[in-house]
Amino acid sequence: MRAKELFSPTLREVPAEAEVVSHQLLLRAGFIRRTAAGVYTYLPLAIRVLKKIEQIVREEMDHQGGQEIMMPIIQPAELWQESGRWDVYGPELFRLKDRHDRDFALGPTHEEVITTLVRGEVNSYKQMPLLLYQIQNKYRDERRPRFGLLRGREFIMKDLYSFDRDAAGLEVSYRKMHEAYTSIFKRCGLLFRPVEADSGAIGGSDTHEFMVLADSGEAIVLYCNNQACGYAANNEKATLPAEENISGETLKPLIRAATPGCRTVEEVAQFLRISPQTIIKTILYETEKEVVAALVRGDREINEIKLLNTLGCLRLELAGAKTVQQITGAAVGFAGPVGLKGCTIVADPEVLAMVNAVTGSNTDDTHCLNVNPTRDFEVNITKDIRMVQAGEPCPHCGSQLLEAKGIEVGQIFKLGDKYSKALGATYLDESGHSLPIIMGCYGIGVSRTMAAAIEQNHDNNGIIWPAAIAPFQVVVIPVSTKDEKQVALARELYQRLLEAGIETVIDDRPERAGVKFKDADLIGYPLRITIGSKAVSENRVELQPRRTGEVTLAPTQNLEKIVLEMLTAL
RNA sequence: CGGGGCAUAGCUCAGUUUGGUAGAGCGCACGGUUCGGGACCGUGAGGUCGCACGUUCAAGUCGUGUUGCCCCGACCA
Repeated sequence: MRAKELFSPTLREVPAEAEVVSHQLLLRAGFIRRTAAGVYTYLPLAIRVLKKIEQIVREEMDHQGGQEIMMPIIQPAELWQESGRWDVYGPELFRLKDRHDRDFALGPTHEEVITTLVRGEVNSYKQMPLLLYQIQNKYRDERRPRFGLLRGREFIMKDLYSFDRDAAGLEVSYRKMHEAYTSIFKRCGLLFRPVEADSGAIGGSDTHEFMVLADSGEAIVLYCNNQACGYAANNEKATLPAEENISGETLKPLIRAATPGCRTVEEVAQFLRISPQTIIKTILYETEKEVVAALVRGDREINEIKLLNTLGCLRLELAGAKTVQQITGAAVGFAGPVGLKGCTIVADPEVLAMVNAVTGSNTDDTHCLNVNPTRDFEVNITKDIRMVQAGEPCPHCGSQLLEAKGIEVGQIFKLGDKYSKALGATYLDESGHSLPIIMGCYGIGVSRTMAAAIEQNHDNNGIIWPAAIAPFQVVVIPVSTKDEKQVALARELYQRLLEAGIETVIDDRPERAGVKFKDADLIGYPLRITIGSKAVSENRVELQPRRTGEVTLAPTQNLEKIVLEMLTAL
């Protein structure tokens, strides 16, 4: 490709709309342009990267027995009504009407369509396992699209659905996908980690997320320090070993103490000169059916996902000041479990092990001292409801947990019979019994993977593409386009590299060298070949990998071979 | 959906406080000098100041409304 003809408008300045580095660099390097909030046009360089990623995905899906199909983006409302998700999915579902006033949705995911397809075509255990996938645009009217391609309203996703006769079959399919995903992200040159996760609204039992590790990631991953153990989980999901240490302290009688104006754990701890660890934090929540008081140790954070799962409710919000006043009889900041009525009390197991603790007293400006669970208050539910923090013990082996930030680029779910039951997808087994098909679903955010790769691979000058997904492998830069010898040599080498099957750009623009170098760094070609005057006289060119920036000189004979070797090493 | 901010040339922004005939840098076009890390000089093109209504002799500037975009929180590939 000649840079002169390549449509990749680069920007010198950072566009005001971009906050995160992948968004900034995709705009600056001429990969994307915004069309609407969370909706982007992919320019030629982006398309090349996306196709590379898609190709890797296809190969790994096919390798595991997946078969590619293409389902419609436009889906009739009846399917969603049948599964019950037309009402449940909420405003995130893009809805539209046709000219006959019939309801449709733009597909945010395809369980409905594929399950309907399969229920009509798969009737026997002999037709399974079946793995079907597609790569196409998905539509989700996000509450807040942001971070460029990391969270768009239109994005490219690979979604595969597995159909098996039983849980054992699903287990096999699930493991295949786990393996495929591992290969995919490895081949893309990304540093990633599969972690245990919460299944959220999609439902199902087991689920893993694949996290690309990057400081800008929104998700927090906890992983075991002990490599042999290998435990890793999203912090929403991470669990703890059962609490065992009960303090030998003797129980003291409960008393009340004035704590004027101390609403937060920090304020109370400071005022009473105690450690936050001796305080029981009481937070009130409202669900669609009840008010809940959640108790955790003062230095802990409540994990609202765990709490939501524990309660089995659909909606969970912090209680408003009014509700708090009504339930506790005190202002926000003085709630405590002692004598608390009119709400369900959920406690983290750690709380039950506390002795002579401090809590709010449900009276303004007063706290209770020497509170002891069981003796002073009853708990309705005891369940792990707190965030696990780095430094705490691994639930599997007890070693220390470490923390990293990650971008979720893929997730695999065991769906079980949730959709096959709702949509009536059954098969007959050997004995003629009708059973629901057991399903799994497996997604990869392709466009997000591209952005995540940049989040993980960039420097102050621009993108550093892993060679496997780079839009081009090599850029050939004649330093001066006025020097005909340089240009001639550059063209010759460019041709030879093309013939060797290496994706190469020749920067033949009549620009100064500095401009070309800056653009080469910005776009992130893995390897740069610079052809200056010395190259012409000595027949040696400069090779400079983008990542290291180390310049090596190479003779022009056999350049293809040297380049190929360097690229494999990248 | 709640909270905050922004909207002026292709891009980044000034001008709004105190209403008075539209600005800079970059980019673009042309000419010249340059030429190994975003050169310099000159000339030029380019804007119904997001949109609507209002106040006023006069609105980019003040008021009301509206739309779009961005950021922070609860959801997701």
